[in-house]
Amino acid sequence: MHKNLVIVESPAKAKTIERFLGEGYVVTSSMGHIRDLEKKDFGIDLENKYQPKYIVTPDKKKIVAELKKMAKEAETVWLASDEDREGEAIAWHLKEVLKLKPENTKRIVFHEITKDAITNAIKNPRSIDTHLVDAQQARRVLDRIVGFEVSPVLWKKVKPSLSAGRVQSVAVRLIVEREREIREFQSESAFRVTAVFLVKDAAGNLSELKAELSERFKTAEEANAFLEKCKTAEFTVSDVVKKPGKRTPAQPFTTSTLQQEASRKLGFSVSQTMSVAQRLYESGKITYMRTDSVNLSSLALDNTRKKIEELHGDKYVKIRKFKTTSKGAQEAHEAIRPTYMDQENVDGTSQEQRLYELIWKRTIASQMADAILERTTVTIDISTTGEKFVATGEVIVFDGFLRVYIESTDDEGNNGNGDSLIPPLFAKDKLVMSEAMATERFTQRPPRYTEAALVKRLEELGIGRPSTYAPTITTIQNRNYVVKEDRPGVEREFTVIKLKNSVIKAKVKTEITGTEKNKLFPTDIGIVVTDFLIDNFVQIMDYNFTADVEKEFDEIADGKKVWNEMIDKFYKPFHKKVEDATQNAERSKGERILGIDPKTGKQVTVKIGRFGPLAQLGEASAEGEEEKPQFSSLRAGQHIETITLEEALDLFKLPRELGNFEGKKVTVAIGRFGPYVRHDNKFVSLGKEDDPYSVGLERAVELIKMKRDKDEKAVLKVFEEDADLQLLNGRWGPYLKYKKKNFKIPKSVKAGQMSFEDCMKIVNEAPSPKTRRIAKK
DNA sequence: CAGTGAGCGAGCTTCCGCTTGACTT
Repeated sequence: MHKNLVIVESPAKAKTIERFLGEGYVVTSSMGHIRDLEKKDFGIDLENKYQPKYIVTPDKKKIVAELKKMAKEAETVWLASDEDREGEAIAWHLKEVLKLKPENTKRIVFHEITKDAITNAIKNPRSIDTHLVDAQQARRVLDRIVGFEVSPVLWKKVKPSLSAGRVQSVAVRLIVEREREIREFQSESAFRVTAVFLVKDAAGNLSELKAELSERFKTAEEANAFLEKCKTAEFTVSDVVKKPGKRTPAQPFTTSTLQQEASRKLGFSVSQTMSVAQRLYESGKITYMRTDSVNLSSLALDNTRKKIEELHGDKYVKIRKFKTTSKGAQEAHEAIRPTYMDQENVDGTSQEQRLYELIWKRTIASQMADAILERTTVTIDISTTGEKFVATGEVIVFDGFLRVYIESTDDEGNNGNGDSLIPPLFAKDKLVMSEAMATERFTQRPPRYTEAALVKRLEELGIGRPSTYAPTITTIQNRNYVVKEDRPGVEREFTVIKLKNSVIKAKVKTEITGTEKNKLFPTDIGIVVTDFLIDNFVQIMDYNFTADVEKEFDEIADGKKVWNEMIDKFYKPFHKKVEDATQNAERSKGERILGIDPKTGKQVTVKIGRFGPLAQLGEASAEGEEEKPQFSSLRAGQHIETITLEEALDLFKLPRELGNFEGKKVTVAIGRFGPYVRHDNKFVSLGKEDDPYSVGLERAVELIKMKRDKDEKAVLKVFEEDADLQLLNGRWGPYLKYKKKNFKIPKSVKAGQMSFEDCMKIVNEAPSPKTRRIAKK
C-alpha cells in the first residue's frame, strides 16, 4: 500500500529518486517505451488519417502488468518520464495503457537528479502536452513509413533482407561518398623548407632556432635554386612579435563527445564506450550517459569548485555555463559527469576506471581557468631573395585547465610544430644558418571515418539521437553496408634536399602512407544500395532531410501544425516514388565491365550476385547454345569499383586440379578462410608460405597427412555405445562432438571422467539453434 | 566452414527511439 507512485524511465534513476522522496512515495520505472507500432501489417492505417496501431511490445508485457497493479493501488500516479518528445510520449502511452484517470494523474519533469529539482517538480505538476505527443507520433510514423516502404523496394531491386531508413541510409552515404573522394583524390607535392639558425646570447652560449620558410616550392629545381641563394646570404631578424593567447577547456561530455574522446584516447569502439558507461551509471558513479546536454547542475558546479580549490587553489577555478550547440538537442538530462566530484577514481574493471577518469578530468577541467600563453613570431630576412623564414614559439604562462585535461583531435599528420622555446632575439640581429632542408611533402587525402567520427558528423547534421548512435553504427555493419577494418599503407618516395657546410645534396627517401586502423569502409553492397537510393529517393537521402522534418515536428509541438496533415503532405508524393521505383527502376547489380579475356575472347564483368560480389567470364547467351558463363566470388579485399581485369582473371585459375592421391582427386582453391586443399571431401588449409597458384601435389599430400595426424591426436575418447559421439581436444579445451555438432562441457565437470550417459545428457539438453538465434536478436 | 549464380514460388526480411538484461564468444 502506498500513496504515491512515481514512474520514471530507468530503474537506476528510480532508485536514486526514491531516496530523495522518502516516505509515502514508491518509485518505479517503465524501461523506456512500453508500446510501439504493430510490426506486421505496417502498423499504420493509411486509409484513416494515418492512425497508428499501437501494441504493447512483447518484452514489456511483464512490466506493464506490474505497473497496472501498482497504479491501481496508488492514490496518485506521477508520470516522471524525460522532459522531451519521446519522454512526453512515454507518459501518454502510460496514461493510455494503465487507464489512468486525469484526477489522480500528474505529469512532472526535471532535468537533473537532485533533491531540489525533484521536490520542485512535485510542487509544479502539469498535464500531458498533447502537441508534444503528436510531434512524437509524427516522428514515429514517418520513420515507419520510410523504413517499411523503401526496404521492400531494395528486396526486389537489389537483394533480400536489406534495409533503408532515415538515419542509417544517410550514415552509409557519408561513408560511400568519403570513399569516392579518397579514390579521386590526386595528391600533390611541394617542398617545405626548414632551417636551423644558431643564436648567441649575452653570455656567449649558442642555442638553436628552428624556422620555416613562408613559401613552399612546387619543384625540386625551385627548391634547389633557393638553397643556392642561401649559400651566400646574410640572415637578419626583421621582426619579433609577441602576442598573448589563451586556450579554453572543452565542454563537459555529451554522449557523442564521450564516444569521440574514448575512441581517440582509450581506443574504445562506440558500443564499448556505451556499455562501460552503462555499468558506471548503474553502480551510481556517473550521471545518465545518453544525453545531448552540456549543462551541469548547480550542486555539481559547487562540488567541482570545491574539488579544484582543494587540489589546485582558487586561482584555477572558473565556473562556466556551457550552451548546447548541436542541432536538434532536447536536453532532458545533465551532461555526463561523475555523481560525486570528490571521487577521483573508482573500483571496477580497468575499462571502467579509465573511462571514469576521463569523465572526471573533463568535468573538472570544464570549470577551470583558461590557460594563458605567449606566442612569439620571429621573421628572418634573407639578403639574396625576397622570401622570409618564420620561427614561432609558444610558452605557457599559466597552465590553468591544461594541468588536468587536454582534448585530443582527429587530425592526422599533426607534427607538433611551434612548441619550441624561442631564444631572446631583437630586430636587426644577425643569424648564422647551420643548415637548411627542403623536404617534399604531399597534400593529405580526406580521412576515413572512425565510428566516433561518423557519430560526430551525424550529430552535426542533426541525424540520430544519443540513444541511437551506437545501435546505428552497429546496424550498418550488421547489414554489411560498411566494414570496420585495418588496411596497410603503401610505400611512397620523397626527396629531401639538404644544405650544410655550403654543400647541397639531394636524397630520395621512402615513407609509409595511408595506413588505416579501425576505419569504416563501404562494401560493394553498401555502394550499390546507396547509389540506388540516391537515384530513386533523393529526398530521404538528402543530408538536410532530418533537419527539415525536425522543423515540422517542432511546429507540431508548438501547436502550429496538425501531425497527420504533415504526414499526409509527405506521404502522397513519397508513396508515388515508391510505386514508381517498384515498377520502373532497373534491377541494380552494380555491374561493371572490366574488359575482354585475351585467352578466350570472352567478356569479364563484376557485379552483385545472390551471395555477394562475383566475377563473371563470358555472357549468358540468348540462344542457349553456347556454354554457360563461369562465375567466381570476389575475395576479401576485392571490390567491384576497384578490381582490375588481371585480378578478375586470376579468380578463374582456381580451383586447380593437382592430381590423385589414394585414388581420389586433390584440388586447391581459395575459400572464405583462405587457400585450402580439398581431398576426399576434407579440407586442409594451406600454410602461409604456400601459393595456391603454384603449389604442387607433393606438398598437398604432405599437408593432408599432417592434418590427419593432428585430427587423430585431438580425439580424447570415443564411445562404443554410439560411434557418432566423440570427446575432442580443441583450442578452448575439451569439447563434445555429436553428428557434426559441437557442445560445450560445463566447467563443473571433469571431461576425462564423463560416461556415455553424461555426454548424451549434455548433447540433449543443449539449447537448440533456433532458440539461440532468437536470443541473438 | 570451404558452395552457390536455372526457374518457380512460399514465406521471410525492414524503420527509429526509449530502456535493460540474457545471451554467446
